[in-house]
Amino acid sequence: MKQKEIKIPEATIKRLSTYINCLERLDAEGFQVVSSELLGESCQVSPAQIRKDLSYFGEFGVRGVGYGTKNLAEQIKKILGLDKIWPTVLVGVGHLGHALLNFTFFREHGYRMVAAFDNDPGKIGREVTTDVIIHPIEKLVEITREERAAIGIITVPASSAQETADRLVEGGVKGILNFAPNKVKVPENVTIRNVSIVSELDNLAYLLSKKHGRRRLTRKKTISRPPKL
Amino acid sequence: MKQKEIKIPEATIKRLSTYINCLERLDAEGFQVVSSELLGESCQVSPAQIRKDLSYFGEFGVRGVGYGTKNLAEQIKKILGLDKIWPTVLVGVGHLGHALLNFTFFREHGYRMVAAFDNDPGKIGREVTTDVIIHPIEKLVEITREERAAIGIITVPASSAQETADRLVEGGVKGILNFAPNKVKVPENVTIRNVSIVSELDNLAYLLSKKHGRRRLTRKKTISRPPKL
DNA sequence: TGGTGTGAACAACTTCACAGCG
DNA sequence: CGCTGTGAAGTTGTTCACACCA
Repeated sequence: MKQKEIKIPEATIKRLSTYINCLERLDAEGFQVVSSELLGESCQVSPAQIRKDLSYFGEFGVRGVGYGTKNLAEQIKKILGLDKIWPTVLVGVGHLGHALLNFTFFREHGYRMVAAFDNDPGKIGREVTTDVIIHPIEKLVEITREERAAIGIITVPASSAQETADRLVEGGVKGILNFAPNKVKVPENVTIRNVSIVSELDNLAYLLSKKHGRRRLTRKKTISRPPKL
Repeated sequence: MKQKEIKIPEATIKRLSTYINCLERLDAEGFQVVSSELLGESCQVSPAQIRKDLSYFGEFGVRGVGYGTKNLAEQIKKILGLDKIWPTVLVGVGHLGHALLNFTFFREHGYRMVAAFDNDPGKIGREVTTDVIIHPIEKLVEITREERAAIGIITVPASSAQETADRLVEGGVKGILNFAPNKVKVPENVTIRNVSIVSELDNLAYLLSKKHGRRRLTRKKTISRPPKL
């Protein structure tokens, strides 16, 4: 095991989250013990990668045997901070916002939605789930602060994403998950993660157009003429 | 400019998509020409990174001047294959599915939703947008094939994600965007992209619990005891 | 002059291969 | 013996710094 402040690859953190998922499935299928090989098979990561990822945080397995399925899931949750509950608010109760509010996964995995906000008067006051009520946008800062929300989720249209982020920061959140397609800026001490659905699709489009060979984009010598401005 | 089959970083492709976005915003703000510096500022990528990314595909700028805003956006779209229209189907019209179907961005960016599917009889036949009608799941393979859909979007619950993927493949799609939290397996010739919303949140949780220093996970010497199995 | 395009240095991440241990 | 844990090697991606050219 390493101690010290070794930098942990961002990619490792991303994978840890998927390991939890796979471990829970394997556990449900009756595996009390899993090898890095089996786990790797199940979540499409190489066994070596899994062992390396885990090694950043400690020794969780037994040599010659494998990992205790339940135990490993538990340990990873601890690593990610999912043993604590993260009070979370959501801004913008359109379809996407609604989808996220109803997402039971959150509740099971350490996040508690404590409030939702929207600027449509028709939605205000409605109860989305037992403990989430839609408040007017004007109360965002106040309620976010009151509830000590640590995380804010932005599901508003692109045009108001930045303003929403500013208010969330004012309300004291420490992290923001932004689903609006344009990136927003936040102060140093706030962590932001942008989820760009369009980017993912564009990625697919690129891979497809490359594979199913439409024209070759990089032709031999013809330099794509620099534009006359 | 490089020709040849040089491997292009996956990360580059991800960024290209965001460049389009920023270019469109800058264009709307009146910049007819942008430097890599300005564009980088706008989408939070280093200027060098932008130039390198573009250099994989050709020469799009004018030295001493910059890039033509509109032209560059156009060129990148071509690179990503967004100059073609991608017929797309969506399976699972819950809140998330609904959100995606209404997402006007798609239409503007090269994707055409040609059909949606759900297994809830109450939803069948409803018209979501002008050209999307909800069909029963049983018709998935048939309609997907008829419409020659190239892309399938999975927004069903985790439990039926794999089955849905199988049918999409049977229907002939070449790429799948999966929003279910568990990864699905597809044949070699089909491209899959998993969007894990929970992973993104977990990422935030990790960064927050590290920064706002709850207990240090990697203590000095104490080895986290390997589990007795 | 000023900003692009790019090889070369650097940094991050992954894979390999094997030592170590139950 | 088998599977973990891990340095070291290899690969992939990013930054630097400067030649080049409108």
